[in-house]
Amino acid sequence: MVQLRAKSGAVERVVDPRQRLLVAAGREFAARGYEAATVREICHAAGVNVAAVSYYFGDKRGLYVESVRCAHEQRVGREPLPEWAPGTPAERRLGDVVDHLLRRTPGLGGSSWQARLLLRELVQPTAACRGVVEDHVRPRFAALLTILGELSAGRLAQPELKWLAVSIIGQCLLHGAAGEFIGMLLAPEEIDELESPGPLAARITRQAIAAVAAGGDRGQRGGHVGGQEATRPCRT
Amino acid sequence: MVQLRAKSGAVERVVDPRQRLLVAAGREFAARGYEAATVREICHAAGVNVAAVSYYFGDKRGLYVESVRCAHEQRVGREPLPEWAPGTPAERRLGDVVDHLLRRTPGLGGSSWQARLLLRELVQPTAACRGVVEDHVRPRFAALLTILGELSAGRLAQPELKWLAVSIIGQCLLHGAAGEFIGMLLAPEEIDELESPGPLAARITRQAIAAVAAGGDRGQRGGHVGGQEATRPCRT
DNA sequence: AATCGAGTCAAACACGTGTTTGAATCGGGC
DNA sequence: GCCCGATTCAAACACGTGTTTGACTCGATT
Repeated sequence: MVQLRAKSGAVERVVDPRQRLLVAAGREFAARGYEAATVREICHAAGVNVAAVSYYFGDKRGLYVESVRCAHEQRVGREPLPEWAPGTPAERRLGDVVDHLLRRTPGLGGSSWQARLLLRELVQPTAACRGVVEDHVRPRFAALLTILGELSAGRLAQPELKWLAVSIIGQCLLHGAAGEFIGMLLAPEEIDELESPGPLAARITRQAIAAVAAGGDRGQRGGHVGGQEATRPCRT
Repeated sequence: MVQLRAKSGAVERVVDPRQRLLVAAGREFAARGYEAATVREICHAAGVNVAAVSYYFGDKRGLYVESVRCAHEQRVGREPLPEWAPGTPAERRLGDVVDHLLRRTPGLGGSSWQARLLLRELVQPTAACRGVVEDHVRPRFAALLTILGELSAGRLAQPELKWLAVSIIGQCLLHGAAGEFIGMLLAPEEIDELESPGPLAARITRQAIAAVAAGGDRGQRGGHVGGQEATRPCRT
């Protein structure tokens, strides 16, 4: 936590070793995963001695935990949720939140190591990050829920709303996380068009709005879906 | 540990050591990831000697590759895509494909190690699995694309359709993969309701249909979304 | 100038890893 | 009955890992 100390107090050009370690560790952990990343490589990248990790963070896991926290704060914690003038339409606010999620949380476009790091935690949550996720994801979830509630104007029940919110967050995460995977399904020239943040946010928002709008009549067309459950039992 | 091996081809009831290794490896790799999983632990779980992995698969990576392929085939490859009588409505077929995807691909509900394993590959694709994904995911993607094309009846352009297909596949994967994560956002009693395959498939299908239905008028409400791009530049 | 203490460093430690080895085991074919 | 290839096994190997050690540097303090 004692950053920018620069023992002599005079130059402090590059940032202190602790910070460099944090960044290098984030990159390495994101790229290779916790187990595969080696303390030696991290320290080499950070330009510090291996003993520094023990000195500053106790051990490798401590470095990891701190680097995850750092990545998350750097990514989503810095900029708070957008605030709107009273009377801003819910559609607009929804679009803003999606855009916010898409740009901050998963780190689309640029190969953001912060995104990768958090994504790993998503697939296999660590006890350490759980609190971080709780602190930063849930507020977005709550905001989304409020907006969707307004948007639906009572047409959708609470479970439907929650599911929709999960779906939105999930899609934002997906495109940030599995971009490499999605890219395998698309032609190279399509990737740029479909995966850039702007259009992506627009599509996700549009889809959510459509879902809310069509939500009222689920009794009519919802029936036929999943009707095969009885005829084709799931074999494990 | 050596139970009912019957290597001579006479009985061979339990399955050969190769198969047991494959299963144990899948479980272990899924649970801990490639690097963290140890050959010793895998072999112990499979009830075989550590030398067996070298004997049957060459090395750890060979075992991994084969276990991924095995998991995928076991999960999605075994049962082909459903076939429909001519004239089956597109909505119905969409629902079937989603249901198929949801039940086979990610392994919802039961904690399926196959799902976990494939999910890891999704976040960080390995060269080895790329072919497997190509073999098994793309057909589903193509089927989805066809159905959505029919459903939209020309109202949606090809990129929109592809994006929608990606969105559907992504959501199926998400709920299988990040169930643990999603569970952190929901109350325990909500998880059962929102995450069981049947309702989930219904919701995803419904949402897709709504998106197709609302797809025509994107000129009207699509404009406002992402309009903030200029006012709030993305800071990396 | 002498002292102090935070920070750095190369070297070494203990340990767990993937992999190999060579002997032992087993059933079937001559 | 005896050998043969296929398979299994415990033991060991070589190596890379995270971590610790203890001497060393160097500005700040007195």
